[in-house]
Amino acid sequence: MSPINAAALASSPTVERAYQAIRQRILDADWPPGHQALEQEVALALGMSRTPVREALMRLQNEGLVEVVPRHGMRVLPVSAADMREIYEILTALECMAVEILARSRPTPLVLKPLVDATKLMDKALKAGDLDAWAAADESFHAQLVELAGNRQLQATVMNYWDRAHRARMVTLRLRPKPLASTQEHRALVERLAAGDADGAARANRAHRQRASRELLAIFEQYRLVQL
Amino acid sequence: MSPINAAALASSPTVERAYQAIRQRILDADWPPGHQALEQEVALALGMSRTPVREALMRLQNEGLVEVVPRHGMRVLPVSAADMREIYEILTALECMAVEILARSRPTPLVLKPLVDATKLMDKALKAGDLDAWAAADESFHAQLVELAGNRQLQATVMNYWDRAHRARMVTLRLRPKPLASTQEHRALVERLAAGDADGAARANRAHRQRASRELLAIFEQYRLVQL
DNA sequence: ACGACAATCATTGCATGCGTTAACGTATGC
DNA sequence: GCATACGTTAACGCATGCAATGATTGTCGT
Repeated sequence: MSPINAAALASSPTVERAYQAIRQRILDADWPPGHQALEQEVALALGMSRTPVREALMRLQNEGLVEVVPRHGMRVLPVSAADMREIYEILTALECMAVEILARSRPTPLVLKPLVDATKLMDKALKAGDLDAWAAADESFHAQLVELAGNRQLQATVMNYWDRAHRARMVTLRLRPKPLASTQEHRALVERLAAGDADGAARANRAHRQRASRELLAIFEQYRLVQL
Repeated sequence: MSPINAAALASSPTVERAYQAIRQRILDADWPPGHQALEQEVALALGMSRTPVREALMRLQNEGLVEVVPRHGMRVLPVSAADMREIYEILTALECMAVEILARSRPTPLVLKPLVDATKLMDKALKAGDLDAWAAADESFHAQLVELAGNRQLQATVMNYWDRAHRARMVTLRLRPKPLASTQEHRALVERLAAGDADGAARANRAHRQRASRELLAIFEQYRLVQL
């Protein structure tokens, strides 16, 4: 994180700091699934009172990252294979819709450039064997995709579910064969988008998502990754 | 509301009472779009302190019903034509996915019975000229649909967006021609579901949603329903 | 020895308190 | 007469306080 952001974060409202701090710990698996902590403990750890912690936890509960059980504080929610299936179904549906909308808007190459760039980055990361960079570029590609569709609420919802899946993706990242197909599939998708072919683009994305989903769920079951 | 529920509500946690009370006022347009109230005023009106009101407002803000502006309290969000377009795009995508999942599960007639019943109710309400009953039956149909798909998270998200669209639907209910097509379209959808025809069912639902969406947006523009 | 019951104590839900700060009104200068 | 600057006010963000409640542990009875 850049110093500017760090400074901005330090001076932002306490609730925001609480939210970001807890979220970060969860996404980085610093607090692994199943981790429990009382409101008071969290407040102490973050150097603030219980009030902003409570508000942040409510938000995180809404977003599906934690569960708040009355006398046992917060508990970081595990992501089960069943959850992942549900999440991927939702992401497939929403992303395909985004792709269709984008294709119908007849995007110029300039508009699609971020997608092309992200794909190139994925390629480069893969060749360098940097899986983290690959994952980041992949996330960037999909984030750009939903942003370009122009539906803010759809974007927000996709981001939310993407967050929920993040940890599971990170776990499986090194357990699966190199994601060679993804880059090619992204290219095919961008090509359909450039052609303004809404149906073709939606099909391409759906195929991409379904393959990724199948692979991930297979790994989950193979490794018995029933997270807690 | 039944006396039992009313009693249960009265004794439920204060935050829950706040949430339900405010939400109800908004959905019933008791507090119309644009309505503003300070935290203190709301707390006074509901006979509680600011704390639970704040928590309820946070939740309602997440759900897209209100906006909380620091020195101006809460403000009931208007639903613009643009918002409705976004919401309907999301609902179309998610419901089509639900329909596909349901169709692929090869549902028995018994499983589909709630859908058939809801359709019959719509028919009856329409013949009786009871538009409110028709709307309720329609909502029930779509609620059953996503529930039967078995994806809880998808269900929750759909419900949330359905809530956001509720007020707009109620406004347009009496401004539009009688919703004759809907019942027939529902029947066609159920028929495809019973046949286990995932593609056909998805197409049927997509057509249904797109027609409904077009009609509603047309009315919005015709009556210049730029809500506040 | 095991189960039920009671007492204790920690945790939470909500109320209240307080300092900060943004909005509004007024006054002054141009 | 208008704009700008300053003072006043009150709403909010967060901290703290307090009573209710349920989990836990220990004891007693069987």
